Amino acid sequence: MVAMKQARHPAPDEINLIDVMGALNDPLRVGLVRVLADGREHGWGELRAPVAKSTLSHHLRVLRDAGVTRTRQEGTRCFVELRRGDLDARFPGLLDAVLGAAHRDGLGTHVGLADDAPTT
Amino acid sequence: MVAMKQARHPAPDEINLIDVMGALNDPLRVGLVRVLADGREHGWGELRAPVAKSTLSHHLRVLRDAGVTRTRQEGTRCFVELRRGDLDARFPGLLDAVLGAAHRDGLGTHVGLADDAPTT
DNA sequence: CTCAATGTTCGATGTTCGTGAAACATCGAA
DNA sequence: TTCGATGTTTCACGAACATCGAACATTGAG
Repeated sequence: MVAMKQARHPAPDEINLIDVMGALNDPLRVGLVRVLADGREHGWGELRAPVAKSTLSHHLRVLRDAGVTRTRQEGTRCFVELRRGDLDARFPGLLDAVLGAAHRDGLGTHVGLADDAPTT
Repeated sequence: MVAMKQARHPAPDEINLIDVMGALNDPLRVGLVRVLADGREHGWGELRAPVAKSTLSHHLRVLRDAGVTRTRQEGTRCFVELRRGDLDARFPGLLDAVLGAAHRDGLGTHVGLADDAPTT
């Protein structure tokens, strides 16, 4: 389905540290965050990761539930984006620290976008 | 024992993000980090947490293995301190973000120091 | 040497997590 | 309505984790 039973997005002030740490405690999810770090919204189907789609769905849900990402549903497909504003407001510097470290360590490089991803 | 079989402290450049995120993905460990955030060295026995000592030992090991803390052994007792410098060097802003968020959310408040902790 | 103190390690137990296959639900098109 | 596309949920499983009590190892004191 594209409709989720309980696609809860925590309110900005409901985002808690432990959940975020838990969400980022996985190379694949850090990779997803890196991909989304361009600030743009990306189609679910554009995301490329070496796991089954059910697993990808699971990871995206963890990120969503933790308040790291926001998922919007449009018709039969979904678009994901990083909640950078909310995260920066609640944990100033955290996201930058994570992205910086991930970049320097080449963490989550196995996650990417489809070739036909909107580059513009 | 007070002597550990393999008390490995990762070198500054061996500290990796996932391990640190994993180490901080637990209220009790965040609490320990908060207590150690004063920059001073604290005696193992001064640490107060609502868990069995074997559990506390386990958590301190996770923090140590991740490179978050450093444990020094002196005679029959141990002293723990936060590796703030190494962490700040490797993940600028991360520790501050975590400490700030933990403080604002009252996270890890069930961890503390003994009453006779060296306040000076 | 013998003891007490101090942490660590070792099972054991129950929980959470990452994973994939398969079934399912929803939407848009034919 | 019937189909195909798109994600989600369920189920099952092994691995990792948090927790505790008990046994253990090391050190310093008597």
